[in-house]
Amino acid sequence: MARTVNEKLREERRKQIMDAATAMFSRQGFAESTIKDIAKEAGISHASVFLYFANKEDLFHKVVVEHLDAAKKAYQAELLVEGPPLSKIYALIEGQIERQLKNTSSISLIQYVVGYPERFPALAADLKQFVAEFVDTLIPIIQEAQQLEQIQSGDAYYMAWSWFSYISGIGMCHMEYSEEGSRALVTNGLRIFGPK
Amino acid sequence: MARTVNEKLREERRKQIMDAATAMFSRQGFAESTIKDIAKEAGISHASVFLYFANKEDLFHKVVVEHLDAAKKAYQAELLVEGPPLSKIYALIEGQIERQLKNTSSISLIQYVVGYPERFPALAADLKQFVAEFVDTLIPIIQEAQQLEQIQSGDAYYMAWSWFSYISGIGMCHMEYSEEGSRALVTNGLRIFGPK
Amino acid sequence: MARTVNEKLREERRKQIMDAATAMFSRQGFAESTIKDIAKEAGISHASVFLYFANKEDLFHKVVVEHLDAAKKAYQAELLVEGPPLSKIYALIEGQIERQLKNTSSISLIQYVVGYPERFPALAADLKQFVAEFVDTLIPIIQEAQQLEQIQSGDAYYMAWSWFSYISGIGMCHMEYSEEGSRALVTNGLRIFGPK
Amino acid sequence: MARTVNEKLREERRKQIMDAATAMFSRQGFAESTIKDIAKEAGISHASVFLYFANKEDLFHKVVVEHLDAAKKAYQAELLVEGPPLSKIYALIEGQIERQLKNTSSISLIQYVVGYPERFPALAADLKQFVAEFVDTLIPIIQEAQQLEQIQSGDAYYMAWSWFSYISGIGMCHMEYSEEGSRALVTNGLRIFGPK
DNA sequence: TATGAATGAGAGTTCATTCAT
DNA sequence: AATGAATGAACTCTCATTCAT
Repeated sequence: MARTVNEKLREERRKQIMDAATAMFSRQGFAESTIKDIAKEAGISHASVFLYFANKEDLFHKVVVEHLDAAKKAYQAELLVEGPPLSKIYALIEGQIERQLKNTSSISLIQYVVGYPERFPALAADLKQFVAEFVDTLIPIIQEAQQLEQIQSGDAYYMAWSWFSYISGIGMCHMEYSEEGSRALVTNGLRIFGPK
Repeated sequence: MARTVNEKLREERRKQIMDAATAMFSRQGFAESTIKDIAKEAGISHASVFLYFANKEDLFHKVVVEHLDAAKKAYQAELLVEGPPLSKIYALIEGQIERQLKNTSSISLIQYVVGYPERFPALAADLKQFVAEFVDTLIPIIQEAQQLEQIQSGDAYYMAWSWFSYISGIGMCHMEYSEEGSRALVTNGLRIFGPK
Repeated sequence: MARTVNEKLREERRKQIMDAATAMFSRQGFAESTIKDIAKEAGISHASVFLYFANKEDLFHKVVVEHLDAAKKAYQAELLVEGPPLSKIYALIEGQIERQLKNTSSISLIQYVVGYPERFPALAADLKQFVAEFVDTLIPIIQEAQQLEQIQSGDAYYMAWSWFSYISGIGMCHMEYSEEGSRALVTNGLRIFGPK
Repeated sequence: MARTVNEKLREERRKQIMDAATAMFSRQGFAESTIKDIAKEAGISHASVFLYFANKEDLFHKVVVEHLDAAKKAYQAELLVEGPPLSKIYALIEGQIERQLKNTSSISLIQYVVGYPERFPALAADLKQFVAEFVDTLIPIIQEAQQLEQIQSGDAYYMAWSWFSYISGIGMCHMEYSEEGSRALVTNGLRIFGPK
């Protein structure tokens, strides 16, 4: 019992720190985020951070990985949609754009890894894998849609990358959210696949 | 005369520093780039950097602004192309994609400002202005093309932003350059505008 | 009754901690030994150490004092040997050398006090007293042996100190134990007294 | 010229730091000496220490090695004495005892390496080599003296070690210097070799 | 003009110690 | 009684910036 309570408390504190760190890292990047600031935001002393994470890099790592996992789960859920391949693509597009526009910290976090991969080799590898998996997931769906002549033909690999670039760029640009804007970005993004 | 020679030398040194700084900042970001490393790469002592730039932030500012100016000149040149609006758009697309794929340091530099605008308020303003100008330049061309029914109708503002997102994402993704890939990205990117 | 049991348990825990601390302190000195490591070695939580000792210095103090007491008892026992003074000296020599060679943690512990007496004034005083007592104990035996012309004449005080230096040096040098080496050190050490 | 002046200044500062560090380390050991204190004693800012030494361990290493080198030079000089082997041994004894008694920081420094060799593996190796060299230097002189029947026979290796222990112990014991004491220690120390 | 030397401020990290359970 | 959680103080080391030459 006590065990459970403690573990729960521990998990809560951990989450507090992760949340504070996510905010800090995504806004200021790794180097300009200080443990002190993160701790303050989490409402604890800076020494306590080290009770939950081995060091600053470990914390960053955990934060980024958590983020990638969430993103993966999200797009996988969207692709579970029933129906013809184009419907899946459409669901993906809507979901990812919505998330990018609303969840502002999403890409910011990853940018620092993308921009300086040598600094975070482990994370860079994780990230590479994440992207590869995403592309690999998307390719067969694209090909199916192409065979059904629902979208334009063309190299499915690059089509997936084009989409990934588009959605990454949207996340990076920090546009303000609006229903109208969101719809327009969806419409324009869908065109990358050339729906017929 | 001597004055002129000195000024020339001064300008050369400045450029050396800017180049070194550009490389450093775009690879490692602002915080993880040190004046010492930049100076070493430029072949001078680290104290000398302060003879040419007020401080580290000033140097960063100058580097980013130089970058924005070059990018502006480049896209303006592409839009000078004679012919119907779609040709201009096409020229722009080809040029920007080529540049993003080849000039890898391009976006990296700006990412650090985009990702943490409060840290560099002056630069963030410059950047906002740059994007606004780009969009404002593109909008009338899009509208013209729409009136000529060369491309899909739809809000030109968001179309411009869609394109900007796409091209930004490409820069961020650090894909390796290949003729084939480049062509595919151009084809898929063009579709954002829905050419008829 | 319960009281007695508790006291016994308490004493056991205390001993566990002292043993762990003795090992730690003698290997790594005071500053580089951490309470956490000592506690881990003793199989308890680090907070519990403070239930048995006021603080780290107190623990160190107790450990060193225990050590001095044991050493005192040991040499006193050796001097109880029956027979002429030279026999006592010989018994002492054999015993101390044996202990120094085998009980490697012996001197190590004390070195840290000897080397930095200002840091541990109370211990330094205890240690000074220990040495003084040892010397005072040895002097009359030496003088007796000198009167019996069993050993060389000469200032008994410095003779005692010479022996003490020798035995201290042996402890410090961490030679590996061997029967042969032990015997040689005994023979050579005995010569300090100049046996006839 | 300027070069020479600078180098000289640099060398002076380096020496200031080394001296301060020697004093600090020999009194308080590695762990309890702080860079801040060393810097203060050397009359500079703590950051400046790192202009001359890579880090604290490097400084410690240099200090200890310097010390070993000086000790080696000293005993080598003493063994250059002309005459029969016993004279050399006598010169060595007198010199080493004198140095141990007067140069109080001598052994203290090394104690911290001896006492915790795993902590300073490189230094421990240097130290081991130093001792091995000393012993190897002494052995043939002892053997020569034995052949001339100037001293007792017996394993020269252990005789050298016995002497080394004696002299180490003297250094460790921090006796106050007095002419009389010095002479007594020499006399008693010489007896280790059993002069005839 | 150019630079090596110098430093204060601040970073991450550790650890003895206290406290609530 | 025993412990995990928490923290303040202190440490090593870095770096942008200033200064004397």
